[in-house]
Amino acid sequence: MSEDVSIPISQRASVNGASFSSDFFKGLNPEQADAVRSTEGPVLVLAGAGTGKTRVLTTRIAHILAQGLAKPWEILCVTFTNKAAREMRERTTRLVGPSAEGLSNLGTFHSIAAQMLRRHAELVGLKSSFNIIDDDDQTRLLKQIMEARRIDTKRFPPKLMAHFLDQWKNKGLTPDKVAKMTADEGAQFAFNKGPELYAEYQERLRVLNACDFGDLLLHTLKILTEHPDILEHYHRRFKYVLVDEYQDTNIAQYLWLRILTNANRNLCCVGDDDQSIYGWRGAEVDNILKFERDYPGARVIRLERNYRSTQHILSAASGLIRANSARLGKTLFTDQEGGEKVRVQGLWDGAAEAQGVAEDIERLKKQGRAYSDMAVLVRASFQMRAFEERFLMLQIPYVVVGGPRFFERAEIRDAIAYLRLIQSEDDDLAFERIVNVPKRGIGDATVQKLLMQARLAGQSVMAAVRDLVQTDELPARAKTPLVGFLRDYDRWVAALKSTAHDALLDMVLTDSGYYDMQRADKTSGGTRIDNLKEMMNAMQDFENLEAYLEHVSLVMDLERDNGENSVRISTLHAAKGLEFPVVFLPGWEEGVFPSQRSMDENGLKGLEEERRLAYVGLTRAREIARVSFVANRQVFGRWTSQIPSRFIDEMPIEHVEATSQTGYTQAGWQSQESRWDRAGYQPNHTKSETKTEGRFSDRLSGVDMSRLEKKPQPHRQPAAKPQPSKGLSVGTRVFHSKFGYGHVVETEGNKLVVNFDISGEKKVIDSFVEKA
DNA sequence: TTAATCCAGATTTTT
DNA sequence: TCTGGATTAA
Repeated sequence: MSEDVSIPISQRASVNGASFSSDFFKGLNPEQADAVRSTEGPVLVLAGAGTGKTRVLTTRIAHILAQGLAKPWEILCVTFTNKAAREMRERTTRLVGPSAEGLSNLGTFHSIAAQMLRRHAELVGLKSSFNIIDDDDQTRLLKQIMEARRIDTKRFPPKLMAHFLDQWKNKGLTPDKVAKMTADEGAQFAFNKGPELYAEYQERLRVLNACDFGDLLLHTLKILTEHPDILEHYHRRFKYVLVDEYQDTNIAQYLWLRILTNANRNLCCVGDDDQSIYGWRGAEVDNILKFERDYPGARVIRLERNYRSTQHILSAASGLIRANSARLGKTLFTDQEGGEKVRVQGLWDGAAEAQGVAEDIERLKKQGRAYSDMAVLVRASFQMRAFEERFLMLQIPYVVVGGPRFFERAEIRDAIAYLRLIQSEDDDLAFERIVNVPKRGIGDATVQKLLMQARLAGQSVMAAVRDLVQTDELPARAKTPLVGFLRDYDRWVAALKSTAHDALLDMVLTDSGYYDMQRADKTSGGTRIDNLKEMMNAMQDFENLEAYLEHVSLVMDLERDNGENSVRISTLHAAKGLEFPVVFLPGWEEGVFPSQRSMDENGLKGLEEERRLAYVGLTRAREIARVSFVANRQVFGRWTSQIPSRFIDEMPIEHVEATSQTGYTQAGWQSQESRWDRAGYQPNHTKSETKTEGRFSDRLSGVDMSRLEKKPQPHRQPAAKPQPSKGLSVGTRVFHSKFGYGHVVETEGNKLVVNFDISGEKKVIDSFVEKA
């Protein structure tokens, strides 16, 4: 989110000097200053890409503090990600010094809601020690509920139900409200059992003393609605409310903000409708579009001066986004004249594309650019593979953003489940995860019996186990290991008081035989144990177990790979808020980007969101943006003909420089037309339109489409020119990727076998072998 | 309880 | 084409 120019030293010097507040305004343009200064009443700041959004927010906080308008804890400032929150805190600290530490209400929607909910948990039937479950637990819980009701989980996948559940929660709908929506697709789930399942799910969560992410908001919303005294308290407390990335709020978040800002309307929302790319996750662009209606008398301030990109890049992006209908409209401008035009290149296939990008990278590197100045941004993660392989071959260091995350690793989740169970005995989901990990001879059948018993008795599974062990209802084969498990468990709980929590985990893992199990497993190569050690290290930073668990459930972003000097390969979504001098945007083909599925499922709305994604991609670039597409692409192992994305045509030609090595085939064109037909869309350019003056597609390959022969061409790349893999001999260490460090174990012609130390995975790379 | 086999599904992802 | 989840057999 380093969206703007760094703060001049003169301002940093003005730390904690309330009387120097005017210094904050130095270097701000008039609109930015206006946005900072308008502290009375509701304000919407429409901040285009690269216009200094974060700077406005942080300066605004600094200004409020410096003017003595509020104490640090009287400012509510919400973001979406922990990263954004962290950055906001850091940058505010730079402006106002240590007093920024007191900003206790600066955080993500979820962390702030969790804070509030812990304080009033009993009002919604929870204990304040409640656990926060993730979507894996959510799905498993749903599955249990459905199986207990004898719903065919094959016909009605719990995953799908979980999806509906999320959608309802995003919209702030409670089970009773859903029950009335008979037309709703989710409500009709499994023969209209949607609402029932929802209700039972909520009830089960209450019994488990747990809640999911959506509940954090919904429960607080409920408390605020039903308890005017509490609401009153927060109204008095939050004198100023600031919201980052307002275009990404969903309805629940909207309602939550609404109620919190009702009486006190010093609300400042910052966002950009053109960068709303999370619609599929419940974000409502409408929230930002109707802000003025929601808050009558609101001021709308547009930030249109872009400090990031050159003229050509900005104009290409603006031209593109102009094709969208649902937008408030902004015209970005910059002082940075000229620069390189956006280059669009057509290539034969994915391998050629990766090769082209890699060559460009090496060329730019020779011209003195750092690898970390460059990024490859793709639509979907499967597109990353080709680049990884190529980069590996040429020894270009790279980092993949969004690989398997630390907390999603099985061993970490197991350890957390143990801790959760120790923290709260009611946590059946944690119990289920670890009763038989490592294997204790407690099989599925036994677990099912326990769950059933617990449900019948209306108690938690641990309680049920305690009871059952006293009786003779269980066969000795199941009973003995359970008794052993209980004994261990009780010892751990007792140890919780006397032992540091990281040492406790070590004890748990030793006693339970988890370490032994991992050591016995040769495939992991000891890295799992390293991960666990790493986790214990991290635990030391927390007061107690409870604090740590809160952290992991909400702040799952430990251990980010920080590729110091590496090219970044990332999805477009994950690149939001970042910027790079050089950006490569491969895979701009109809059906890939814009994604066919997105258009099929959401029609025009989906297409417009894809277009915003393209806009986000282009505007990440400071100096160089290079778009590419291919004529042939392998999708799910099948070769398909592609045609360039309509987005390519939508960039104004005068800001684009087109080159093509191969052009594209008539076959591709045709197959795309029929694809459009089937989906009921009108392509932006039809055959007759191809002749339109200045259209990119004309210049592209210099081929008259109508004269190309009809029969499909074989999708073979003319001649693969083998390149020697430079200096990659057996034993060479290859840098970090999402697979971790690795060593070359075998080279043979074009084939390269790499053994990755961290995952234990062996990967064969043969990017030069021709694919028929 | 574990290993072998079959089969649908295969964007984006934070909390 | 590849993969993980579920079913089936041993």
